[in-house]
Amino acid sequence: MADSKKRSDCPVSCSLEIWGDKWSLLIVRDLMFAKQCTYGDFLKSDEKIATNILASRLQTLEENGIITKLNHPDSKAKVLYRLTQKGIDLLPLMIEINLWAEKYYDVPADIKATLKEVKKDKGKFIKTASKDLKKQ
Amino acid sequence: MADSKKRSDCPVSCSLEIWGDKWSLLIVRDLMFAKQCTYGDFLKSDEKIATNILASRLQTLEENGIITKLNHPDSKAKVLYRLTQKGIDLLPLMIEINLWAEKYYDVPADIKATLKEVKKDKGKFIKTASKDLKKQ
DNA sequence: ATTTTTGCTTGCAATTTGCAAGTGCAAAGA
DNA sequence: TCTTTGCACTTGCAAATTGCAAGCAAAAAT
Repeated sequence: MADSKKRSDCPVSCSLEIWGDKWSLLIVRDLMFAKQCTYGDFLKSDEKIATNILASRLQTLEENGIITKLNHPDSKAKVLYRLTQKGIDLLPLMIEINLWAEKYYDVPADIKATLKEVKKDKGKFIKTASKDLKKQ
Repeated sequence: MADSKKRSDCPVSCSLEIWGDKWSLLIVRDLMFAKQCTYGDFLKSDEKIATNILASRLQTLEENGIITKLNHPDSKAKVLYRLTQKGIDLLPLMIEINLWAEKYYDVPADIKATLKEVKKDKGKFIKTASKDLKKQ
């Protein structure tokens, strides 16, 4: 089910072939906020992704090395998803999305507060947040 | 044909509703490289977008204030597309996409050279490139 | 032992995509 | 002037993808 052939060598095009849709980056977002999520956690997000779409996106993201599955410590029935380093490296991109949207749309107060921190020292924020996502 | 209701207040979700697909950001990319493009220019890009998809994406991007049409100085038959300020403000995002892709995939030498410049002083690069896109 | 939870899969209608061909207007050529 | 070409789309239609609802097997809880 993976992409058979790429459209071009353009890095933007290659990136979009992986996560260029309305859902994939929301999964990444959830994992950046929560660090690890179950399948059910993703379903609970505000945007209400359909379960078959979620399954398909999780598979694509895993195939492309952006997320990994791991065993839940408490239960065999649960699966935990986490970002890989490649996924964590999407943090700068995620931040720029937020900053762009903040400039042109209304964003929730809590996010606005976080973005205020980001703007104080973007590099530091990314470093700290990355380290945190890497832990454990 | 515009989005009737948004999925959530999340800035990532709102952004993806506008340009979250496999094509929209390629149009933005072309305009960042070329500053202004005709309909035919977009069709000529390596990724070979279908003409009906192109028309629909141009409309959505225009409706959302990311690009504008303007008259071609030489001919009434031609239409020029350009980025608005809102579109130019996608530059940091576009750069991060490129940097992420460069880390994990092979990118063409000329783009690699540009990214080397970017990494020397990201802020300066954005400032210069933005100013240039704004001109005229 | 039975019910509930969890992580999916399946079926199907509706929407979107992708390809090819067509259209209308402007401009260039004969 | 008449015809042909170029340009910016639009249209038709098959194929793929999406979105919704229901189903399912294994594990956990009761």
